[in-house]
Amino acid sequence: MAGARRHTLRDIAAALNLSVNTVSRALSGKDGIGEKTRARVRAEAERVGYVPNSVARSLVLGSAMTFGLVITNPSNPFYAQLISSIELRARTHGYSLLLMVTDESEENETRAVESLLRSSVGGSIVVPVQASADPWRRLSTVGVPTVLLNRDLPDLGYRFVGTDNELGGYRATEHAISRGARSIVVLEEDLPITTIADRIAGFRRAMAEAGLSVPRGSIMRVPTRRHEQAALPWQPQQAYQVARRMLRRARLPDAVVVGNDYFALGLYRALEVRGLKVPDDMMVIGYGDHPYSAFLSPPLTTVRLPAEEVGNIAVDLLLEEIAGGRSARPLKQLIAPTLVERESTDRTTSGRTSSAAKNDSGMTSR
Amino acid sequence: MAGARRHTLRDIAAALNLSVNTVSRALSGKDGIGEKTRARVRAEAERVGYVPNSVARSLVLGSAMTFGLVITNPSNPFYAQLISSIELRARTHGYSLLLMVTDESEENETRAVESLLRSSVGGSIVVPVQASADPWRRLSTVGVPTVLLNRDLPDLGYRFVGTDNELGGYRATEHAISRGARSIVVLEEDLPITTIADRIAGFRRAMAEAGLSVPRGSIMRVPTRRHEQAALPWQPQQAYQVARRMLRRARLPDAVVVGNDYFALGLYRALEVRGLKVPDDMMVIGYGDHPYSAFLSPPLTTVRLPAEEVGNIAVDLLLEEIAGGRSARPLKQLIAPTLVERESTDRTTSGRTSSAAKNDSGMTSR
DNA sequence: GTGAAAGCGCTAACAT
DNA sequence: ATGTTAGCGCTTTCAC
Repeated sequence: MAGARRHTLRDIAAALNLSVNTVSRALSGKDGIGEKTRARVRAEAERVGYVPNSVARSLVLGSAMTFGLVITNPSNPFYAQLISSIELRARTHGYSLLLMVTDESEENETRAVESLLRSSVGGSIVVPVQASADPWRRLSTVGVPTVLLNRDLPDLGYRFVGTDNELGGYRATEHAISRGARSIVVLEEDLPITTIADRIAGFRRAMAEAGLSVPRGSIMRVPTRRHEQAALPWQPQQAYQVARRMLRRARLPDAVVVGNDYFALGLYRALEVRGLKVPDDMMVIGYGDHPYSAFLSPPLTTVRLPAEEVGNIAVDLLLEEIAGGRSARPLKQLIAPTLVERESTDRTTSGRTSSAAKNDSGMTSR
Repeated sequence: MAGARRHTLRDIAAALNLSVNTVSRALSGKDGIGEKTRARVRAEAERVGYVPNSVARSLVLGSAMTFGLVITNPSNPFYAQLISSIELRARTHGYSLLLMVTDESEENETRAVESLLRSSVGGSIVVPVQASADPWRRLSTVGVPTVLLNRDLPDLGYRFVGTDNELGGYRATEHAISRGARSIVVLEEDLPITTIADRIAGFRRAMAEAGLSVPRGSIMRVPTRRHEQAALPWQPQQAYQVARRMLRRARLPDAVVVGNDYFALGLYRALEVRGLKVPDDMMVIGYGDHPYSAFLSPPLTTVRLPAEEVGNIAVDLLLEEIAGGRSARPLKQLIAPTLVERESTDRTTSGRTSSAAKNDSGMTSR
């Protein structure tokens, strides 16, 4: 790799017999510059292939045109979509993305904050592990604008945008009830985060409103190992184990509301092994609308998450925070997810598979 | 957000009656510093919560402790895993990650290069769109060490690491043949990239070695829209359409080798609608080993990709390139994928579903 | 072992 | 409309 020294403002200034300052202002579109000089400068910059040094710029300005994006796990398709939409919108506004992965580890969060501070990011968008708010306090102390994504830490008073998981849990449950379910079980991951707690709260609200009881054992937990560099967010196999245990009960539920579509896979398998049919013997409602879910047998009713919208709003909130103006928009935003009805809760067409799936996502070395 | 000005070397120097220089060297572990002074400096730095300004450092050094990672689509689970492993290994070596998404667009590539140059990244890891090598030439011109990931551009002479897709296609096909298939069809995306071409080459080699013919129409293409900000990498629905067309043929193949597990979904659906059984009427071999695939009915035989290994090697290659030493390791590395045999190619147990799935990945607002 | 000075490439303030 | 000066925070000579 050759080392052709990069051109600087000084080079252009020298070539044109101008001062560095003039060149700088000509290029950055400031006024108080003759149109002819501006044209000359632009031409010369173009000619030599001038690339502004944003490191130098950042040093002067005290902050970089960079956003830190801190995510727990990019292999969670919801976060993958968030990364895409945030990257695009940030780029549109001239910002680059510094990506950090925490893998649900608080220690990694602390390191991430260090890194954000060192790099003088212009702002950060963070999915906190929610083990503690502490790692993130430094950001406000030092004045780094920060938006929390998908998991709030109310103590911090930061702006926040996420999915309305309480509503998601509610809608999933309400739908099952509307389809005739009376006894419903929840299958959730065993992780102390608000997204899960919210979904369960929504479940309880729906049950209460329908006058249905929630006996002990209605909330089943699938074990998770935190702090584990897991390429994959959820283990259907673990859900399978828990589901098998549930299916040994004397009285089986009419429906199971699962915390993510992956768990639905494990449940499907457990039901199949027991010779039980979805939805006739048991309805299944997923969460997340994984692209595969429309193609399962039977296609899975699930809750679709507003990934793109959440991502866009996160960037917008951050930009507003940076601009400093009190925004019209509320500081905390919950975006409603939508229920996607498919055959796993449809007892009328039971037995037949149909439904034309529209969405999708996957994995190949492409 | 308060604006407590960050402490600098100068602050520490002043507090201790030392020169900036001394403080710098004390903190950066250089020698030629008294052990007592070093201790004093460290203590003071600790006390005031000193965070080094890496922007200033980068300006002096001419390059940042940052790697650019350019990816076509983070929602492709293979790339999501790559992001995770690369981020971790880069971080281990003190590097941050600047993430850029190209969405298969050459225009975005050009912008990405601009951005990499502006930020003075220490190196970059790139999945090229493969529309042209041009955007990437500038990196070598300016001396930015670059490693190509998963898709090579041989003209550039850059280091490269990726999956051995020729071998993947070969193994998938060979497996189908070993299970009795004579007439095999390939279902691939319609994108002019080497990964796909390589898989098809592997398919042809396996067929040739077995003395089987590859008549016209054996390679079926699923249309793709490039340059489209697709949150999801593949459309099973598109594959479904193409598969339906294929199933109208007079003579059906014994097996279909698909380019990614998502297409297998569409194919499964098409077969189901036609009343055909997998594997008895037709075998299906996927590619990518998506976590869902073990849980399909029947579980999908597929090719597992060495994502973590590829990611780690990419970083290692880049570090070697930066170090400048001629490495022991070859400059171009192809990692072999492995075949995962499941029931979609197993005619002996046909009808029954079993197999304990182990892996996984998914989507929920967690 | 420590300090003084210069400079990385840029922007901002203040001339002219 | 353009030039001059200073300085962002750090590392690197080169003195002492």
